[in-house]
Amino acid sequence: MSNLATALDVVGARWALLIVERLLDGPQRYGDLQRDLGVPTNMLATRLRELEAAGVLSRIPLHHNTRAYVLTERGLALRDAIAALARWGDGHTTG
Amino acid sequence: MSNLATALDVVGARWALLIVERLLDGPQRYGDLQRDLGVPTNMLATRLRELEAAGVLSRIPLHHNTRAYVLTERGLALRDAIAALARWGDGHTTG
DNA sequence: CGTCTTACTTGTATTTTGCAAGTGTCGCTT
DNA sequence: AAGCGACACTTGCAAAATACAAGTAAGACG
Repeated sequence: MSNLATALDVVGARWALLIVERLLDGPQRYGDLQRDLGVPTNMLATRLRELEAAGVLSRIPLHHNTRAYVLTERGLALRDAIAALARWGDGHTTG
Repeated sequence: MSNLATALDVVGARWALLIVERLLDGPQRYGDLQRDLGVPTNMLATRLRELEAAGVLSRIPLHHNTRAYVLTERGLALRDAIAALARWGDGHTTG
């Protein structure tokens, strides 16, 4: 299995990279992600669980029933890949 | 829609980036991609059609019923993004 | 003509995703 | 203490994407 395939196994699922991109701006709560991305709530819950299990992000309790999602070091390491993809997407629409 | 979302609209589907990665090594025929990637044949046909429509690759006739798939300039521009993702996948190595 | 290779298509089962509604917990108000 | 609203999910079901298996078309070769 190639390194690319390994990466896609973790962040290749739908919404995964978009969630990570959003978290690059700092910790976000569940409702924030939901509103900003327009992702279905069950998909968001599933992805957050998977990404946490993969060590990409972690939960941080805030108050009683609120918590924040924050990228781990491994999650932050996706910054370059996300930036490269976004650059490509930009050039794509412009050209 | 963010640039990342735009990019994922084109190359976010399953197998898409793996196909492009394979083509970075040079033109490949249908059977080559199928064997190397282990992708279902109907998915491969669908992806190749989509990627061609998106201007990522193009078909080049070889003989009677054989042709090669080759990346366009736009497809080649994915090299950085793919390399970044592969690097991340490598550093990940199970967690 | 029949056979082989290559590049697909078609049919159907399975998995993933999307939409709508419901659940549980806690703080706040009354 | 009872009711209400906000938040973070879960659950049920429909739609879409994907996987698996088999079939089709077209040309070279004998």
